[in-house]
Amino acid sequence: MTNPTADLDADTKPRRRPRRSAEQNRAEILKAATAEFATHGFAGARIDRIVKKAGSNPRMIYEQFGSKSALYVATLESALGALRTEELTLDLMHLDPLEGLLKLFDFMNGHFERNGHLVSLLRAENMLKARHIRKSARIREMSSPVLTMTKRLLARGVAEGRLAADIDPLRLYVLIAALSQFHLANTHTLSSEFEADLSAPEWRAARRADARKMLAAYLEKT
Amino acid sequence: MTNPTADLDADTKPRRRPRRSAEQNRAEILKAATAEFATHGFAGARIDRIVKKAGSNPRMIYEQFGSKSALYVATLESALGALRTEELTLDLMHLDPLEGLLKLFDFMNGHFERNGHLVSLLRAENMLKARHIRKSARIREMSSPVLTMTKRLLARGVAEGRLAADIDPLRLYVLIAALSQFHLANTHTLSSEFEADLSAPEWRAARRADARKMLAAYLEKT
Amino acid sequence: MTNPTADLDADTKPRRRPRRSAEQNRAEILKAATAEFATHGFAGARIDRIVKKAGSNPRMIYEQFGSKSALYVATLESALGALRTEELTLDLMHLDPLEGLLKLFDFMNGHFERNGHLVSLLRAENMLKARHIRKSARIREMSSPVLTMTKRLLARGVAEGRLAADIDPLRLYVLIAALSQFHLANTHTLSSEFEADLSAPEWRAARRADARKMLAAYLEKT
Amino acid sequence: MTNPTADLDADTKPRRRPRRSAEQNRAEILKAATAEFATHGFAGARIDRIVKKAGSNPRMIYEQFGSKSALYVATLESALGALRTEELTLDLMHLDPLEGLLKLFDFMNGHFERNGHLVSLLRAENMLKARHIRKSARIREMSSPVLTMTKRLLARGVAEGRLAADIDPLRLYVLIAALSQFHLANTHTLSSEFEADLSAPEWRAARRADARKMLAAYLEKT
DNA sequence: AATGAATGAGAGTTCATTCAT
DNA sequence: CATGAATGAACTCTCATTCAT
Repeated sequence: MTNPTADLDADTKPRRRPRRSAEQNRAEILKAATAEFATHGFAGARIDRIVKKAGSNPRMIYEQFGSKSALYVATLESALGALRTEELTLDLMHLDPLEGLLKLFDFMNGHFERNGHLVSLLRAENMLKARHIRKSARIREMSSPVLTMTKRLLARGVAEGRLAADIDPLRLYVLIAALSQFHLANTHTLSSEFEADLSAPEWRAARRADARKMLAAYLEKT
Repeated sequence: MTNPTADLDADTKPRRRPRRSAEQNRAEILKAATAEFATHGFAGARIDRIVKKAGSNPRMIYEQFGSKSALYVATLESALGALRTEELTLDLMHLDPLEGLLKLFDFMNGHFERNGHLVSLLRAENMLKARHIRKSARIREMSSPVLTMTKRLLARGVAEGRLAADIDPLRLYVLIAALSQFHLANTHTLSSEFEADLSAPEWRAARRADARKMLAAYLEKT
Repeated sequence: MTNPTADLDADTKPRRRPRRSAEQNRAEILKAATAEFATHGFAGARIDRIVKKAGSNPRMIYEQFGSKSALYVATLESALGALRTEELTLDLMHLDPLEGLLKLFDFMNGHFERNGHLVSLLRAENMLKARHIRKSARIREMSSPVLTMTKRLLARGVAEGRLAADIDPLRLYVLIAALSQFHLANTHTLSSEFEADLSAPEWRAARRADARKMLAAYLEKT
Repeated sequence: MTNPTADLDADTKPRRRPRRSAEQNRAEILKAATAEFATHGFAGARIDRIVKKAGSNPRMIYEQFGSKSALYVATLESALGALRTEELTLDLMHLDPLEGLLKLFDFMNGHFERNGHLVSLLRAENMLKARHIRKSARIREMSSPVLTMTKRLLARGVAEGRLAADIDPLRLYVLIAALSQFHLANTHTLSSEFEADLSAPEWRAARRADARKMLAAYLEKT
């Protein structure tokens, strides 16, 4: 007998499930949907699987979000919102410019490694030509503070004569993003091609160190 | 016989298109499928659209390829095969090691910029956890010669005392790939986020020059 | 005073609407449901819309009526009940037979023109093969007094030699009903077909006069 | 040879169903849909039932018609088209005006009695406020020739001094339609209310005779 | 007494795939 | 060899109804 107190327990009646608040339900659905869209993309995602994973039912999704598309946008908003929130806690401006930019890389690399679903959602969104990101007012409002940080650190570094001049902030940002994300977005094909496990922590750590060196070598005035 | 002149007048029935060879049909379907899978991913791709674009009919696809999955694999094989074929024409070994590695970057960057559908197919395949690449014998056989090239150039450069030691060839390859592909795979989200057109030729040229500098700075012994 | 504390703490909990009696609630729901069933029929009617229109909530409907079907039957009972009630106030027996039958037509025509939802509910009920009317004890009990009135007026008119003999009361009743209702039940298709507005008061008045003439011509002994 | 009896009994293999032409299929679907929409109205009609009745499958409906709405419109177009086609074969103009108008009534009464589904479709369409009839170009183009016939017969009858003057053709048409259709559209509620079978052929014949008399009495100059 | 979130069966519609011609 | 009509399972979304508060 696995649970001898079952008889005493008030839950002998088969209740469908304990009632949760609308908020809780919304959160559960969003979580399940994030995993589903990250794993299968928009077209491959299945409402039924989300429902099951969230312990909810199809009607609730449509009550709370309105449509599969809207739910997908909500996962994007949520994942990008979390990134923006963390970005705002970065305190790089008091640092040495080179150190600041390397910390920025560390942050981005770390955030994406910790949040694989964000990488996957961005992949899915690029497959859809960023259609939804472009339409979401909430996402457009949450513009990243990182480009500005990059700009300021670069300017200070150049002014202090310690960083190479003529580096465009946006292009630098894209290079940093490339060094932070590419290996994550392409883990599977690369691991397969080279018969190595690129998701292993050691591999990632070594690669991060290399990328950091590459970035430093580029930035430092020579 | 209802129509005794049928033999004399073969075209009374309106045929929509001139009869093509099986080879031609296969090629048309593959081309249409490549575009479709690149644009919509595996789950989002529609057999009907491929049929229409190829001017063919559903039965032909199943005759020639067997299933949607098999057709998808064929597009991957075809696009990766073209890459491998071009790679084999690379003649880097007679070059100076640094120059050779930079040429390798130029090649990769160029190939991916010219073959956007390959970038998209790799994105789709990563979404599917490289399931098909791993299963395709043909793809596993076509292993890239590039890692070996990288290894040799690196070794020679180190031996000649001109390149930094302690650089792992595979990790270097992944860094080069990152600098070659990331901006292409993420054009849409980046363009949207920064309200810039990252697909513009000028933007791409400037970014490539930056990436090249970054790579050179990293490789050169300091 | 029903609630001595009402003055002290009437509104701590934010109630959206003043509390209504069960009776009031029932009446509001019935009104909203009548409109909904008349507009959309049984299958097309939506509980949610009724709830919203009535300013109530779904549970109340099931508390008060039991089911969508039962609510639908209640609207039928209510609308037919109103008709029967008005019929009982008709005082035709002291009139000249022809005049009495014309007054009966006037009444029916008027009642249906004033109560469009009754016409619509009868349409909906015929679509359902009168399934509910047949099952409702209340409706079967409220048998119309009109057929009896028709019978008596006809009999007197024939006896007095002023109305045509051999007119069957039920068939006469159906003819009168046709002249009273058809143009209302078919306003939309007829208006569309003939590009005229058959719901305009003038059109209705002219048609009523014609129908009255037709009825009189038929009834009068020739 | 795997099956030596194949030649003798071609149907031993469980074939899903003999292949029909697209035309035939379309016709089967339309027939089944007409019955379904007539019986249940638009909202109450079920695609699955139509599919089953037509021995077809859901995809075919959407291939051939596009949507439930479009299929519904097609049934309306078909049923009204049949009416218009029969109307065009009416040859009333050589008749005596009164006789012509009575023949017109006979035709309408007969057509509706023979085509109960048309009555039901018109009922369904009025429930939807003639939304679809108004939008269908095909239906608007098939305007009825009957109003013109009515107009001409009336005019001739008045000119010859044999029919009552001051009768509006459109209103006359609506009265004739009422006498032709009302008892059919309301058979169920009337039968239930009066505990009589208004669908019995004898009842219908008697009623038709009455309606004819009523019409004649109205038209004849007195 | 009153609420509205939650339910899951079932709606219309689309899909990859196959069959008869 | 080539066609495209036919298939039915599975998809997204909606509904009348009930439960926990």
